[in-house]
Amino acid sequence: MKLKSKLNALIQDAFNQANIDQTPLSVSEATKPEFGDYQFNGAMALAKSLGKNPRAIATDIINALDFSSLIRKAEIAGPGFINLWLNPLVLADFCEEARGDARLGIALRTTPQTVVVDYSGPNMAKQMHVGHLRSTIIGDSLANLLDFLGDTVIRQNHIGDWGTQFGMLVAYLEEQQSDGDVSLKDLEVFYRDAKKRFDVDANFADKAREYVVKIQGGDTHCLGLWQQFIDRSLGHCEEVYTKLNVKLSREDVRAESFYNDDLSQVVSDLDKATLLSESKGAKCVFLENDEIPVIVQKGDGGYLYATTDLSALRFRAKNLEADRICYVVDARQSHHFKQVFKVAKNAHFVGTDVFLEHIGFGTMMDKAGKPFKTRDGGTVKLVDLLDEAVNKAHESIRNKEDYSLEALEIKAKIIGIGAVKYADLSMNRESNYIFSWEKMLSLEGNTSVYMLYAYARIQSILRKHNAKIEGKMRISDALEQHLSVTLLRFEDILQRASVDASPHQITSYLYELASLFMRFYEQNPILKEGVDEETKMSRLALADLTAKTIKQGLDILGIEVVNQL
RNA sequence: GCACUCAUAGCUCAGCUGGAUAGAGCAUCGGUUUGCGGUACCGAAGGUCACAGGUUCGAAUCCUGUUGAGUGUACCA
Repeated sequence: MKLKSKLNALIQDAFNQANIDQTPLSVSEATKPEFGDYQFNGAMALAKSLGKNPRAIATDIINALDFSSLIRKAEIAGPGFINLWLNPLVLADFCEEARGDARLGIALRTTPQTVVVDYSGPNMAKQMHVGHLRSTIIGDSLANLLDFLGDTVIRQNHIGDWGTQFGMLVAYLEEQQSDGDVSLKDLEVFYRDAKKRFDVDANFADKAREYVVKIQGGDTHCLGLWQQFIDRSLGHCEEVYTKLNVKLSREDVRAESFYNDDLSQVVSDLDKATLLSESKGAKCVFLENDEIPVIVQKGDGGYLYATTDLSALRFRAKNLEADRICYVVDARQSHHFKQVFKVAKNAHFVGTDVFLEHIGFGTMMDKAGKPFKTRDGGTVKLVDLLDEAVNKAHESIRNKEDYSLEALEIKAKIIGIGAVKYADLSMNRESNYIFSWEKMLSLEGNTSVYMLYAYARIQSILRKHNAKIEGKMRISDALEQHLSVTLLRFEDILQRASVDASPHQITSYLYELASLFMRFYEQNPILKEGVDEETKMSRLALADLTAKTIKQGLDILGIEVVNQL
């Protein structure tokens, strides 16, 4: 339900009625319960241009306001705030409507866009570590969100499968295979061993270099080995995706190597567009007000990641027909993307109306506030973090004897993985954050478990009730009013989160909703004795809609839900 | 040197286009149980929103400066 839009429209009508020739500011949620449900602060802003006292303006607006439907009451407060109380009968109708709809009354976009979301992008030469968590889950929840709102979402996993290090790795793989099968279970170790071999054995090093050339030259034997290596490495990533409940599949993979054949074309097209210049032996594009050029071809003829990104941008705009392209990549690359986006536009690789966006996120820091090291020890493998979380969740489950081992496994996975994802997604993506096991694995307070618990409680009530919920919903007190307004705010929250690409707005909302339900649950008995039938049904309906909203919200975040925990 | 980002409670973080007495969680202290799931609920305590100016009816939020931190600064990705 687009509550805000409805309220804004009512205010606009009042403006027209009162002959105020202005576009009103948007209403906002009331900051305190005693200020009603929503507030409109636009009267103060108009005081100067209208040359009138803000309270007088507020009076005019209220006099012109339609009280026959959504708005029940309006009051002027302080210098000219207009506090709005919503009509509980209308709220009840809206809630019933939402409860009866699979989409909770949330409309699909009227003008959907084709959006490419580029995320995860692991390097095939390395094991995924905790640093890969953010791109993977922020990107995935953004894709889920846009998909839910009705956009055509194209997920792209731009994996790193090309470059000099693969010569060494493939040569080493071949050598190991002659001694039997290689599991490639630990890529970090494999990489280290290969590097060691490279450093001490000159013959091996020569072979590695030779293999780089052969791979890039299309040698079938070497390409076959390379393909084997990539397949297995990608297999490990997919295990992590499955654990994480991330919806990336092989079809979403469009690797660096995919763009390889197009790179020389990119450079010559830049040249045709007269954007190219040569500097210190390299082919570069210089941008206005930027001393540092975008290098697209090295002095030795090799191409760079900027070249690949330009090719990918063109592919996404022209072949995938994207209206919006989102790169969910570490904020440290903001300069790189600013440059590449500008070059792509200048060269008309993407149309002027295509919206290019770098969804940057903060760096993961250690306890001392220093950036989390990715090399030389201290690196936490992503799989290890996830396994640890699942173990910890396993211990937290009550009445273990009630479940089969398999059911316990599933529950522990949902709880543990959910906790990790929630911990990460609940933080403003743009700021750095401090990695802590304690926080990642915590099951108390503002965590996913709190939401799961609220959900499970409601499911327990519904199980106990074990019958249809019939009758009309009634909002009977301030708490129920607050809960219903909060439930109906869901769509506004999702809209906002999709514009800002910030999942943490969803987590904040869900926590607020769950905590409001907990209070409601303490104060307003549902199935207890002495509750009349009508009240019972109404409260059941409210609880049911709460559960559905929590489930939908978590689903968008890629967090699963359990009926019992 | 230049550029970008940031600085909010003891700790970890919210605070949306400027709005009323700046909010959570954790930790600390106290309360609630014949419980529809206590992994919960209620309460207390905790703040010069880094500092100094400015803009205006009104600033944690916008602007300038200072201090401190992180990041990026041409042939790695």
